[in-house]
Amino acid sequence: MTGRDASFRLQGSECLMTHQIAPPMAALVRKLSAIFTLSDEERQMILGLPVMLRDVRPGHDIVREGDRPDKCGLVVSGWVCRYKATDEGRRQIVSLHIRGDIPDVQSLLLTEMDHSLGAITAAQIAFIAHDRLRPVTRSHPRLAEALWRETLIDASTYREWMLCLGRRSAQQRMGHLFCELNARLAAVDLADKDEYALPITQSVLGDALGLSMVHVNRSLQDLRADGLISWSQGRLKIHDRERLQIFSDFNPHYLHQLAA
Amino acid sequence: MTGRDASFRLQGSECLMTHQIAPPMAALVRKLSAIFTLSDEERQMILGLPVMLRDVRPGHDIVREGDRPDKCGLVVSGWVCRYKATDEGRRQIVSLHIRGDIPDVQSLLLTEMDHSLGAITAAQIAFIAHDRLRPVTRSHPRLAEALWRETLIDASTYREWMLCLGRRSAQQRMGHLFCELNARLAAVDLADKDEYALPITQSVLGDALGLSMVHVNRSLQDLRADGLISWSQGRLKIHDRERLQIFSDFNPHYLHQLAA
DNA sequence: CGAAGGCTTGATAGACCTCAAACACAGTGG
DNA sequence: CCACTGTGTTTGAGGTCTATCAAGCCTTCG
Repeated sequence: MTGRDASFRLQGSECLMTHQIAPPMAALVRKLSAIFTLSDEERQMILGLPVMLRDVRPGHDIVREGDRPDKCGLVVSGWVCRYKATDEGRRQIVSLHIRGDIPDVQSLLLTEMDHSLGAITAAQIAFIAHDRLRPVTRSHPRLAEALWRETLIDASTYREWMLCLGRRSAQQRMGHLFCELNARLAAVDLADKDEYALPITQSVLGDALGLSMVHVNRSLQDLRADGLISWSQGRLKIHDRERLQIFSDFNPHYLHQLAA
Repeated sequence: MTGRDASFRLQGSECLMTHQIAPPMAALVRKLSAIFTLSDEERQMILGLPVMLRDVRPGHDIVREGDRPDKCGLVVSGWVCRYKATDEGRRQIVSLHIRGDIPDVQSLLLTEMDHSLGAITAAQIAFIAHDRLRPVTRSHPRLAEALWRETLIDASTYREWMLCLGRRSAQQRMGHLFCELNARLAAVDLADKDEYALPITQSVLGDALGLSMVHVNRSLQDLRADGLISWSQGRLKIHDRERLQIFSDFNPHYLHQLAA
């Protein structure tokens, strides 16, 4: 799927529904704890929220621009992306989401979606009704703050991506993204040293980096030829993290993670 | 100043300090009211916050990447920008701020700045100490929500800019920004029909659009030649808003403004 | 075995950048 | 009053990066 290809619009959001009082919220607790100290009561408050689990098929949308959701989705497994498209059908992925992310808390405060949310791989999403979540944030300001903080970190990540899109070369953008994913996946134990599963196509990567698929392929070859990375069978390996970080001008500070 | 020029780093943040119990907060009240219904008590709460007014000279920084501010700044007058730079000194402006904006509420929740805040023109900033603001957001969840909402709208704007940077042509990006500024300035009565003061240089515009100064100049000529805009003596006129919006693929929805 | 999706390569075009110089204008000091 | 300076805008020429178009290849899967 190239930037110009509008085929991604055509797919519906078929999904399998299941109801469950689930441990998926543990991922959220874990994530929030990583940046914020939660009390036991607050922890229980979150774990007690009723959720609805849904499986979304790869390539299908979870929410679409213009929708007015009445629930927030938490990524339990799989890869999810936020994206927008121009009227000519050129797509830009603005963020990638993995286990523990709540890519649309914003729907709690902004009624209408200004972007879409799609599953890149098969994904499992835990939905929490706004009606359940809002009372919690109102009565527990610190929990609201924790979520607010999450959205601020998202915004910080946007800023860094903007710097990449506006001022860095194709190779640097790519290396930068690989570094970012490494850091974020490591934070939820999805990276093994400097190696992780990256189950996306080069075309999707192009949509995230603002590049054509062909150019992604060639830039990738540059990085491989420089011995910085390898990527095959859906696994990405960073051979020399130090060097890749310097080359890509990557500084993890914008992720606002606590020291690991 | 081109994207590659690092001279902007060299300027300190000299400023003139004045203390005042001020009406500048009225700008904030007005802004929050535009997207959120405030009760009288909440309104008073905001107006009662002690602020410190500061004049910042054009080109000087208000806060810098790495700083750990203990206060938030509200723009009272002038033009302010958020920016980041690569290690090669290429600068990317990630947002522009005008009267009523609080570009760094985030410092309330994220201790260290991941970007800098600079004055483009002479600007007046009203600072509110975190120690004063935090108790208010903790005791008045709806006020916290109003501010949270502001930050979410910022994030939405980032997403749209990312779409511009990644997938739109230089001319479209430029037209898009002119449309956005028109809408935002109009919301605070700083635009007269489709005309407004735009006191920035082409170089700054390039830093915002991810373009070189030379290319900004040429793209500008294209827009002028097409009869879409004119820009002289610091005033920008949109001659045919409808056509400019279509050309630039501008849809004000991402600004989440209430219907005017 | 054929079809489909993803990856790779080649050739060509165009968008945008860099370097360099000229121009316009306001402010300054002699 | 006029040269002079500084800042911002404009123009030209040439080069690089990235896109587009088109085709071939490889793997998976029915």
